[in-house]
Amino acid sequence: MQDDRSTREKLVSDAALLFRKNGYHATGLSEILSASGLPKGSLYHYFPDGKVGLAMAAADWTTTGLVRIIDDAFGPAPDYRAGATHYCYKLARLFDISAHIDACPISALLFDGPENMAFRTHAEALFQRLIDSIAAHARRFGMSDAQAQQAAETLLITVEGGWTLARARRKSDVMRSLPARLFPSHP
Amino acid sequence: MQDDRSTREKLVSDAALLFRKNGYHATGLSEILSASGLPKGSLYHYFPDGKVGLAMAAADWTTTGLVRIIDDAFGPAPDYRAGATHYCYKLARLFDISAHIDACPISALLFDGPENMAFRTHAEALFQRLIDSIAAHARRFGMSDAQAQQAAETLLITVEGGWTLARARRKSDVMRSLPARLFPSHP
DNA sequence: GCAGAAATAGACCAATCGGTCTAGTCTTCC
DNA sequence: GGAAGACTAGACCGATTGGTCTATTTCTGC
Repeated sequence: MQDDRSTREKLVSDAALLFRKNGYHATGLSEILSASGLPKGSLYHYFPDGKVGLAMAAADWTTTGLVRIIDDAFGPAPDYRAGATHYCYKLARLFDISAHIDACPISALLFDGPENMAFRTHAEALFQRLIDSIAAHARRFGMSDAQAQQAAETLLITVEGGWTLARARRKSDVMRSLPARLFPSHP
Repeated sequence: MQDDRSTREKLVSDAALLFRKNGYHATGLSEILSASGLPKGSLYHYFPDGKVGLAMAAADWTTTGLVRIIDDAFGPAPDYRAGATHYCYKLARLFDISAHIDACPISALLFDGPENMAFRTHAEALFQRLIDSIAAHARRFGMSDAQAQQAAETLLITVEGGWTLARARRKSDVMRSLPARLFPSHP
């Protein structure tokens, strides 16, 4: 336990990275275990539900990180547009340091088999958490509830689609082009 | 061979559906084989590269279908905006009849391990095929090359992100809300 | 009708999967 | 110091994976 992070936390963060890189089904327990240097006993001690429980925790952990990025982007911004722009640029940087291979953090979890309804409902809740976070900032900048909800959904949709295209092209340019698409300067 | 579709075609379309529903890694060869009622020998006769080759062909097949949907949507439309709106509505209907479980047809393929570079470059080409199809219609409606490319990318990004959110919510409403996001009526 | 290719059929394989279970170690509190 | 729980360690399991290989059947052209 000389690692500064607790055993459980290390397991979650290492698993989250692997799930993002390879997807849920393509990531074996052995891969997670060897990456974290922990035995299988520890995994099933902290996560009696096994791989499914670990994936849930990993998705939560990732979402919490995304909420922090949202807050960092919108917090110091002078208006909503600037905040959204900062958010896109921060994601572009995140995409670059992940070597252009990682999936959108949440959808990597969502793309599991449809039989696992717990996954689906959990993914829905996580997406809503992101939308709510963005919408709170939008309201802070004077938008009505309906406007804020609409704007937050649009931003999430755009970021999600942009990430997919960026991943296909293995280039973060797309992410940086999103603000211009979200806020077209009318002639 | 009493099936009207050829053996190879049946293999491809059945596999494409399963890949979309469960993802690449979660779909076993046995599942594809039992769904199509064919023996393993036939699969490896038509696709010596095995699962990878079959997935490539399935992605091609799906992309061809998407291009036809694009042409059907934009063909009879009076302008670009109407064509894009038709496209979103057609996708919403497609989403509904797939019981809200299928992934975006292409990204289901893209989300494979990063080690398989052939997958990544192929997915990139397929996305570009869709963008080019949309851009051709945009030019037909009077846009310049640069404008058309920009508009086509924006539509693809939005549709891709919208599909993801729709899938998380298991509701096609999001898809039908996309035109309003793409073409905001300025006050 | 016959030869040769195309296609079908499925037994079989090593490797890996997620998961269980028992033994042992470490920590903590009385 | 000794009992009790928390945690680590990894051997082991049945099931399933993608893939190979050999027969056998079906189709095709002469």
